[in-house]
Amino acid sequence: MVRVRFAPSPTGTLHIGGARTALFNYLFAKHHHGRFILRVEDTDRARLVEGSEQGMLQGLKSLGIVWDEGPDVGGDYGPYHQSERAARHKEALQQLLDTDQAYRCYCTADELAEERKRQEALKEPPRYSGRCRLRPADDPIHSSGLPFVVRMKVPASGVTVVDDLIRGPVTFENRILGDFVLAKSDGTPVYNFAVVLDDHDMAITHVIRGEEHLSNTPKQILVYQALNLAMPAFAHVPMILAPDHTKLSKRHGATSVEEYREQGILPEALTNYLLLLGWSPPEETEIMTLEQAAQWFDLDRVQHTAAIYDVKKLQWMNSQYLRLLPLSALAEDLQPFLQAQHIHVETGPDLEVAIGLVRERARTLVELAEGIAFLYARPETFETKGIEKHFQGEAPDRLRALADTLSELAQWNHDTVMEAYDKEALRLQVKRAELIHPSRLAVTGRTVGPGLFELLEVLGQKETVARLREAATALEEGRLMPTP
RNA sequence: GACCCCAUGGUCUAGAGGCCUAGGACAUCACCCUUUCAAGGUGGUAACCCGGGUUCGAAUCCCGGUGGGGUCGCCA
Repeated sequence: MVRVRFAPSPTGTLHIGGARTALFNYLFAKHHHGRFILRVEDTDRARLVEGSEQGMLQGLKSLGIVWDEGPDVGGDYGPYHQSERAARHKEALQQLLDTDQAYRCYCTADELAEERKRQEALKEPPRYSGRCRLRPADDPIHSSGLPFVVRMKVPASGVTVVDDLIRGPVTFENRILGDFVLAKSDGTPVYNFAVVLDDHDMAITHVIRGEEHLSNTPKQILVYQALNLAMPAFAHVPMILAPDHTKLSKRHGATSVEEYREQGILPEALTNYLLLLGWSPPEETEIMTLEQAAQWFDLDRVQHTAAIYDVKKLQWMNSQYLRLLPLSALAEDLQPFLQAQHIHVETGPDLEVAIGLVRERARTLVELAEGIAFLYARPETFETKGIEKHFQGEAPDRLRALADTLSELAQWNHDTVMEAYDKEALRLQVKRAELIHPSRLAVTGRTVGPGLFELLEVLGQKETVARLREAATALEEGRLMPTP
């Protein structure tokens, strides 16, 4: 049975790179009818961030990723916090010490820093010299009470091969690895050590993670071998890079799942977009559900090259989902954005009807909220270039005439309103467009938006007439506020 | 710097020796539609990093170069 895991460190927010890695793991498990496990790697107390774990779990859930075992749902291979597995780590550490495959190192941070500086000056690869490796068992320092770390005795010769499922065999020479640290001076294990025990004890069959871990893998393999543990298969997926081809960071704008949500990107769209970064389906379909993706997903279609994320395509993807999703779902997703923009929908048209009116024109939930705002509050300002273009000459009179005609209408819908405009245009001997544009500006304050007749149908007769008259009056009295 | 990975349009990618006159998507440009803006439709610009091999034949295989990325922590 396939068992894979995603093992985030709760030191910040869920990045899109991590989200994508989690997604690939999840899909791989689903495709092979296996299990997807979530483990929290919280061994480094100093870097823990309050609330980070909950945020990451929530982020994953929002993307539609569900785990079969994890810190919140439990499972047969717990605990699922790395920090709670300390006893097992200690035991394995002692085993390596006892079998003389690891040793205590008393070098201080300052000494190591100096050593590194010297090596860099000599243009040598920075690596631990192995000074403490030679200490005899009866060296008095062992009983001195001095703090020490535990280092791996890495073989001075030979090679370690990572048999990567995506890239094939990758060979590393052991001598360049250096005697890496297994446990810190406070006794807690370091990532490269703990991850081996945890993956093994949780019966992980496939370790699928970011490419940045490829160089760590030979170290982990050495630990597996020293402990005589069965190894999982490894697969390193390409990274996601920023548009300037460098590692994703805060200066590149939104990089976390949470930020994208705040920008009005639907989680379904983000998931779908992330899916297409580094993987492609066997068919030329881009919009797909997670279920469909799970059917198609496998490692052999994962790209070898790092992908650069493109906000434009993400937004396009989002616009697709804005049209695809049921109005009721969008209405719910929109709530926080309505609040943020102080839009109160209780008194105006039905929210779902309103969304239906403008959804095709919006790329994000922010734009969607902006697009329907006029339905729930009268415009306070009017686009400057619209005033110049559509509010000149006889505009006030025409708006008033229109208001009068419309107020007489017995039936209020797209067709009856359109007929009224046609009749009015004929009477005034002008093109229909010459009435449409000033009307839109008067009613919405904007020159762009949905078709006028569908818009007015939703706005309603009473409100339409009132707004037309109000604009006419404001125009006549010269107290029209232009948009800054 | 050492080691490792990678290399198809601006971006995401298809392509597993002849199906390639290199396909799709986003972006971009033009036109059509039109009541504005979108959407939609049609068409266009745009790529196999370079150099050597192997082969009758290479985007696809091999080698070298170049370029980009990653790793070298008592972080994960």
